[in-house]
Amino acid sequence: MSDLLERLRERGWRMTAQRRVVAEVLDGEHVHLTADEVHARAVARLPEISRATVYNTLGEMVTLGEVIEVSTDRRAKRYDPNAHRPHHHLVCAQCGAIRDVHPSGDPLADLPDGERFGFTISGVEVTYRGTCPNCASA
Amino acid sequence: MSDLLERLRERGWRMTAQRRVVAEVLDGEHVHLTADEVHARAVARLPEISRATVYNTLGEMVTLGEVIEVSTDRRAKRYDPNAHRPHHHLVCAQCGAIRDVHPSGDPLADLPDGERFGFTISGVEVTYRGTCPNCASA
DNA sequence: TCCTACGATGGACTTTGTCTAAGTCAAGCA
DNA sequence: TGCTTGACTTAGACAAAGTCCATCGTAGGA
Repeated sequence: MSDLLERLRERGWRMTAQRRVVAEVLDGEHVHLTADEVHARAVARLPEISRATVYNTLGEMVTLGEVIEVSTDRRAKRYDPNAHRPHHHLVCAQCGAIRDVHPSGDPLADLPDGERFGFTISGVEVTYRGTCPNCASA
Repeated sequence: MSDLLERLRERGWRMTAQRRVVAEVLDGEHVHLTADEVHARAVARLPEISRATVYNTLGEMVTLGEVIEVSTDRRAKRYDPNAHRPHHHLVCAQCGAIRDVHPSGDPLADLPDGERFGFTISGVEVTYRGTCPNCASA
């Protein structure tokens, strides 16, 4: 069930209870949790896990490319375990809900050379903003 | 010279020395300053201006749509006085430099209805990431 | 000129994240 | 199975960015 754990183990990660719990939390719910939310859920399973460990572990998973960091608002970063299919995000301006979306088209191709200012471009993020059905009806 | 000040006055803004200074700082340099950088430059002209006032004033200008808030990284928000021509941003992953860019194509049109999840979409931000010529040669 | 409501102040507070020194433990090895 | 070792974890201090609030000051109308 836990593909994430499998992949991490294959990369020679030292497996500890803390890391297992963090990976399971992320893998279990396919929503975009903040570091604090991950910590809260991890504490429920392993009460003595510390905030620093959650931050460290999330950071390592991001470095390994297994998890994507998303900062859609000015608040906390969110962590997206869906690092395998490229996608962008749709954010509700009211409640902050995030959905993964897969637009057609390639934004990279839309940036003419004359607008690149000599940069070597390595990636692009697209964030759609709007109001979700829940907030719209409220 | 200060279009920004003009527009704010027309909207019935009560004009104070502090607000004038903040508007002038933003209007004067067409770069993307952080709130702290705005504060530092404002202090140079009006030594007793407080951080809270700078935050308040920037927030009001954002609300009025005269200035755009940009959070390209996990650090401080940046303020972009170029709110009149729609544009996106190109960010250097090393030094954090930001350039305004104008891609062709319309990302909104690239999001099929089936990927909108009932959201009412109000806008889209595109952030290109890469390495600027300076950092590449270093 | 005087009044008054709107704006400014500064300092405490909150949130999010990082760092560090000391303790703990997973995993290889005998 | 029992050492050893260095990677991992911990708690708490610290830092950066931003918000809040009670109080004071002042822009602009009467």
